[in-house]
Amino acid sequence: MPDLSKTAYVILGMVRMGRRTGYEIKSLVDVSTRFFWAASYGQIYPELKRLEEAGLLSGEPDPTGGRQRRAYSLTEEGEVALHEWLTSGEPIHFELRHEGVLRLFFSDALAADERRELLRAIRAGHEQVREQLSSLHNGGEDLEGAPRDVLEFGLAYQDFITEWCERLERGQEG
Amino acid sequence: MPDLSKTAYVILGMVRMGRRTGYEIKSLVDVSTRFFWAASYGQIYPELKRLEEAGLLSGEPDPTGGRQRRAYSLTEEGEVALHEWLTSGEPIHFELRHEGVLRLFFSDALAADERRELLRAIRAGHEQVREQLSSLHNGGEDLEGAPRDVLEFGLAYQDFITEWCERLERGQEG
DNA sequence: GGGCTCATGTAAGTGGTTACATGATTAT
DNA sequence: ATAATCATGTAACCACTTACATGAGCCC
Repeated sequence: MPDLSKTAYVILGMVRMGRRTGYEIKSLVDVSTRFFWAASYGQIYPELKRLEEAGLLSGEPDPTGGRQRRAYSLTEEGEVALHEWLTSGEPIHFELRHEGVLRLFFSDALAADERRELLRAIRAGHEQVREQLSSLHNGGEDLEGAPRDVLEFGLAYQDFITEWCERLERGQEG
Repeated sequence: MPDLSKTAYVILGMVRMGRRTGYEIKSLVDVSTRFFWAASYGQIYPELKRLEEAGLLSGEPDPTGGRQRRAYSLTEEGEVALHEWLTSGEPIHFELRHEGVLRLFFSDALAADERRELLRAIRAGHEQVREQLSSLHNGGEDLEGAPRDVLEFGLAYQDFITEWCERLERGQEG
């Protein structure tokens, strides 16, 4: 069981929920994990190949009409690898990369109105993401279990930063 | 004014606060912006060279005894470039990469006790970062202005996630 | 016919980390 | 003396994005 990239686990996790093509995985990622773990075709397709070679996925041709397509399902070993990762005691990696907070850190170089405008722009960014998440929430009435919890975390997270911006904006008034 | 990397702006911002060597910049980053924008020597030294060539920084030899050292200060153009970035209307990039939330997203594959343990592990990670930030807060009594605001955001941020974990842990009891 | 979506893939480039190499200075 | 810190740098590698290439099927 060699170390897999986190993106490999995203794929295993998505395939576990049902037989999937690379295209489907990408579409799913884009409306779910994207907000805390993104993936592009450039990662997904090569990774699917590697995971099949490693025996964690089994792929079969699954054409629709004359259109080529390959669908993958989890093997027993894939299931085990996913479960091991989910329960692994390894340090859990998390990072925030936030250009807005970075700008703010250096914002003593700004005039008061410029700084307020910066805060407003940061807030606007998070409000926009909030809207995107919110539309997923309404679109998927059937959403249940962990994915629902995580989506709700996403909403609360955007709100937290939004409110923090508002508080600082208020503190700058006058 | 060609597009600079965000890390270039970190450097400009750090140099703006006073003449700096690459080593000092790295040390400063490690106790301040690291939590929302990190930088390694492998980025800093080459970037310092490029910024000097581009005329945004001016570097001068500044040996301590027989030990070579090069100190940089902001040029007028550097000041302008930094200010332009701070006030730029360009979309502000922010991303969260969180393996814990990712695991949680797939945690319907886990037993209840495994899921609780996962939440505990995520929480522990954020509590640890909170401690690190907190020690910076106490160490730097003189901390003022934007850097203080940002540090306090960092603390509140860790607390927010910690509390969210606690809430989910409670929701899983019994 | 034209444009959208489904579908798979690759090449080039970006941005970043890690590990290493080197050596002077300072503190114990 | 020796360990830690100050100080600069590079090479190899890694993860990931972007842009491109290709083509089928579906809807108007």
